[in-house]
Formats: sequence, C-alpha cells, structure tokens
Amino acid sequence: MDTQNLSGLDLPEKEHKILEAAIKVFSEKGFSAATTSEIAKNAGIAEGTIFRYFKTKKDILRGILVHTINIISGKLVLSSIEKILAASDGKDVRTILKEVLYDRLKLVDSVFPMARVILTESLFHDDVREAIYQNIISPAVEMFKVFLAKAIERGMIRDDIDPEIVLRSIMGNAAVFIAQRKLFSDKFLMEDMDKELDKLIDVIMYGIAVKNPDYIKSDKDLT
Amino acid sequence: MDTQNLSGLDLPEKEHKILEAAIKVFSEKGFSAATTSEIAKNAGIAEGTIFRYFKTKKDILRGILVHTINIISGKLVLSSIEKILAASDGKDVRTILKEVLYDRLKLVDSVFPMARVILTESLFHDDVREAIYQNIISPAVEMFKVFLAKAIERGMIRDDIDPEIVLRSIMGNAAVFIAQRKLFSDKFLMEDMDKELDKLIDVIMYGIAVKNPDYIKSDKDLT
DNA sequence: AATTGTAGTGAGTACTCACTCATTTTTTTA
DNA sequence: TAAAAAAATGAGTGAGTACTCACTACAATT
Repeated sequence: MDTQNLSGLDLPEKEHKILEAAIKVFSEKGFSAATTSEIAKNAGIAEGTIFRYFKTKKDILRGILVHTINIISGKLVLSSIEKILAASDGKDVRTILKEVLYDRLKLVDSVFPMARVILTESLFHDDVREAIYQNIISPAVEMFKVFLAKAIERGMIRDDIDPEIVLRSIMGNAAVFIAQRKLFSDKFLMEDMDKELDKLIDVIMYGIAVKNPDYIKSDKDLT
Repeated sequence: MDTQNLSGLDLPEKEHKILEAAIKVFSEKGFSAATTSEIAKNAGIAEGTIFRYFKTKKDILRGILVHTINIISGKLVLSSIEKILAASDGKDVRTILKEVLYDRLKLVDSVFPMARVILTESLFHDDVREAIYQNIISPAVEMFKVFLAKAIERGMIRDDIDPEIVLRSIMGNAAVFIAQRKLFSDKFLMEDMDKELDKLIDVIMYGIAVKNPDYIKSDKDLT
C-alpha cells in the first residue's frame, strides 16, 4: 500500500514515483507554477529522467488524468456500486443511498489528491475538461440515473420533479459535504462520518421544512 | 455600465482597465500562466504602465481580491438582503428563501468572473484564501444563521437538525445550480430562471423522498 | 517662453524554466 | 568477466518572463 493510491495498474516504478511527486507538487502550486525540477526532487530522481517517461510537462498532467480515470472507472470500483444496487431489493432508499454515498465517499477519499489536480486544471485545459466529462461525469450521471429510475419506479422517491433536480440535490449536498471535510478538514473526524452521513441523507431525503406544517397551501406539480 | 462590473468604486480609469483585463486573462489561463504582457495588450496599454499602478503581478491579484470583497460586502449589497429579511414577516419561508436566493444569484452573476479568479487562486495562495474566508464566507454564514434562527423560531424550518446542516444543504444546492448554469451554460436560459428556482427551492424544502410514504418507520431525532 | 511635474512607453535586464544531450552508471547478455 | 545495451544523470541551452528605467509627450505653473 502506498500513500497516493497509485498502486495496482502495473506502471514502471519510476513512472509511478514521478506521478506521485507530480500530484503533490501540482496540488500545492498548480500546474503552471510547478517546476519539473521540484517534481524530480520530490521523486528522488534527476530532472532529465522525467523526460524519459513523459515527453513534456503537460504529458505528466495527462498521465495523472489517465490514471485517475482508470481508477475511477475501473472494474473494481464500478462493480461495488453495481453490487449495492443488485442487492437493493427490500431495502429502503435511505439505506441504499447511504451505502452508495459511503462507497463514493471512500472512493473520493482515496483519489482526492489527484482528482483535485485534474479538476483544478480542467478549468484551464480544454482537453482535460473534455476527458473528465466523457470518462467520469457522464458515466457517473448515467449510472445514478439508473439508480434513480429504479427508486422512482418503486415509489421510493418523488416522481413529481425532474430526476435531474434530484440528482443535482444529491450531488450538491455531497459536494459541500466533501468540500467541508477536505478543505477545512481539521474539525472533522472519521468517527463522526457515520452520524454525519445520516444527517446528510436525512436532509437530502426530507428537506429542511418542518415535517407536517399546516401552512403549506398547495402541492402543485413543479415538473 | 461596463462589461465586468468594476464600476462604482472610483478607481483611476487605467487601474480599472488593468483589473478588467487581468480578470479576463487570469480566468482564462490562471494566475501563473497569465503574462503581464498579455494583460497589457488586453488593457490597451504598455506593459510598463501596469507597474505604475501595481508593484507586482501578485499585486494585481490582490487588487482583484480587494475589489471583489468591496462589491460583495459593500453596503449596497448587504442592505438588499437585510431589507428582504426585515420585510419577511407574514411571508412563508419559501417566498423569503426565493427572494434571498434570487438576490444572491444576481450578485453571483454580476461578480462571477472575478469571484472565479480569486476562488481558484485561493487554492494556491494562503493570503487570498484567508481574506476570502474572513471577508466573505464568514460574514455570509453569520448572516444566514440569523435568517435560519428566525425561521426556526417561527416554526418554518425543522428544528430537529443542526442549522449547519440546513445551511450546507442550501449552499450545496445553490452551488451546483450556479456551477451548472455557469460552467455548462449553453443549455440554460435566463427565462427559465424563475421556474428553475422554484424547483430548486422545492427540493431544498421538501427533499427527494415521496411526500407521505407508509414505509417510513421512525422519525428518530437526528440532532 | 521656460520650467517643472506627471503619466505613459517599450526596449532592455536579470533570471527562471522546460527540455536536451554528452557522459556516466547500471543491467543484461554472451 | 567483458562487451553491449539501457537507464539515469545534471550541466547546459534558448525561449520567454516579470520588472526596470531612460526617455517622450504634454499639461500646468511661473
């Protein structure tokens, strides 16, 4: 087991070390401000060696991108969510949603440093953005839609709003949850995770309004 | 009226033009990859002139930061939300929330380019991050908490969950809403804004679960 | 008209960085 | 073990950068 979770996909050891070092330096300084000499120093190799494995600095970024996509869309990862969905009969949405969210959060934890790098750089590099969209976002959205369709079909989730809205709400809540844990992390401990997740799901499921207020006048269809 | 909404705070015309140009170039390439020569070209001035107004390139970024903070925390902006809250008696949360969100979304629209620059760079510059936290996030959170406390007091919002969770849910939903509109904006038109906002608020208020399902077993307190 | 002050200029400067390549070190092969 | 091949090295290179400064243009003041 190594610190940056680059393991598994049989890369040459040196290439592996370069990617690890690059993830560290890129996430601290950003792609442009990072220097190949600092990456080399962090990887414990000579600067010239970098260019045996990657033609250009930009190529290192692409290496990180490809590697991240491989991890996220790899069989191991995909199958775990499919397993959850397959075994979902009889459980309520709350339980399933918790299992799915927990699974995804663990994944985010494990790839966070590299995901952060490629997401940040996607703001400035069209090719990176496009690759992320095609290989991560789009499939993830599709997968979630399948899950939602099932849940709606079984009457577990409202059918009077667009699935996109449901998706957006789950995504939004999860995103802020992650951002808070990762960017202002000092305060948040792993032990609280379970309780925190319960609260998160509760608010996603039932919203912030009081449960049975008298002053809600109409339930007009908003679709 | 000018394109980048830098107006109002009586800056010298040249300084103004430099900031506008810098916002454009920084948001396209990021701070590090942006060059002072390109900023000068965009501002229609000589490169040397930049350094009459800003000691260093980093100083231009600070200029954008200060300017953004001034706009967001300026009297004009603050007061509009206070007005909404002051006139909130008798209205339901939904209406108030819509007014507040609409007000904030308009604000985000008007400062988006510069906000994007300083948020992105806050990842790499501690001083920028600290200034954003102290001058924007922290006061905004405080203000929202006052609003929530009032709403909870009046029985309009659940009191069985932490206000932080409520805040996070609103923030998260709003963030994804903005991100979708701004980053994949082609699809979204301004006319749909009102309808979209209704849907957004609906899901924030009532969640994604079916309204009155029989299979919800317990309503245990999650606080 | 002469002088002073100010804003603007852009070629020049010192320096940094991605990338190269002649040389050295290590590994493989015979 | 010797020769050949491959891998690794790091000083060197040139393109490009942030920033400087000697100068110009022109307005205000005397």
